[in-house]
Amino acid sequence: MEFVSQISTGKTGSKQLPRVRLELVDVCGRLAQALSFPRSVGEIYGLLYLSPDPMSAQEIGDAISISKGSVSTGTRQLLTHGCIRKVWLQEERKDYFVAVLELGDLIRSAYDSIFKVRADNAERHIKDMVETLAEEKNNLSQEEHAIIKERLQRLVKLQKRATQFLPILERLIK
Amino acid sequence: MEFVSQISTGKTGSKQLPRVRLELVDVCGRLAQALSFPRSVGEIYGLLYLSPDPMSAQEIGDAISISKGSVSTGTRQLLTHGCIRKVWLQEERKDYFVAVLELGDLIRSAYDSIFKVRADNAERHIKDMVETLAEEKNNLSQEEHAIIKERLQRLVKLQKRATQFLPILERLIK
DNA sequence: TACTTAGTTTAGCACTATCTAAACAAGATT
DNA sequence: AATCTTGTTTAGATAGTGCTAAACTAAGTA
Repeated sequence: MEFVSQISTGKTGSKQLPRVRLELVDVCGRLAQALSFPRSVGEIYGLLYLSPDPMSAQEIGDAISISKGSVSTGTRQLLTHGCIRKVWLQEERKDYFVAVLELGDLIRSAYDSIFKVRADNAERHIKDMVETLAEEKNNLSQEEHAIIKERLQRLVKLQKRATQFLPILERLIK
Repeated sequence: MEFVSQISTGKTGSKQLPRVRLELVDVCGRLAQALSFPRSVGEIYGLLYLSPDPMSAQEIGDAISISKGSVSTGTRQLLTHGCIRKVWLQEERKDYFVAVLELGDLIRSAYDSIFKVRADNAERHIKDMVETLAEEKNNLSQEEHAIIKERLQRLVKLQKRATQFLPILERLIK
């Protein structure tokens, strides 16, 4: 195995990262934590986002000082979320990774799989509670029933408003 | 201390909660966890939201089976976030709590203290990176500089779009 | 076949967070 | 003053998570 690969992939080799890149690694790490993902996952994405060349697992681990195992699980997560892609370089056995730069797409699918699902769930839950209330109407005093009914109505209204503005949000991000 | 208070506060006493209320306790508990708050905090809010009467710490703990300590810290959190209020009942020494029903207000203030702050942070971070890049332009190869610059531009654009639609969001929730 | 390289999985450790139970503090009541 | 009641704070148990190092798998190379 000669160093042909190094030449063909540029010189990402073992050089120290420029400060901009370290900054983005850090920012993405924090962001990930804020969104309750592992910090290392965010860091990997931040690293790849500003990388001129695809990076191997080895290089990733070296660059941000995380273990082989963390790189492996981290990249897998990012792959399944569509945040990065694998690329194969000519005459190389290793996997190389690049960041998916179209963050708009990512946000869009995150929207579908999080906000929308959550909104649907909320709607279902509220419906369930309204039903339950109806079922046990006889077990409750008239006042209690009235109070609970009124408060569930508030939730329904809130829920309706949320559903109203979801389409607007959609138009904005699609 | 006789049971006058019981009469004046209705009969929330030690009765079993109706199913609707248990359902909301559960839903709010899960929701809290999803938003990375302690489950018990969500449960307390859910419990109070459908309570016909103010509830004491004791009653809260009994109703959802959490310890005195958890009730104490949980209610404190909810109070500081403005999600519940203390009320004083005539001739009672205990604290009683009621839920703040105006969720719209809560959402509004959460928006200010989370989304807005986060958007501002993002803007600052990106600016910083652009500056850093300019500073170290000489240390970078021309291609690398160009690539990083282009990718930072993408972030700037994304950030601009986000800032554009924040006002729209604001109009929707205010 | 033995050896190297790349990548995944596992075991263990450190750290955090939530909860409970118990100690504690502050008032009110007897 | 002594005791009760209410509420806060602390100490400790438990669970969950993310990370590393090492064991393991698989596939290419000598």
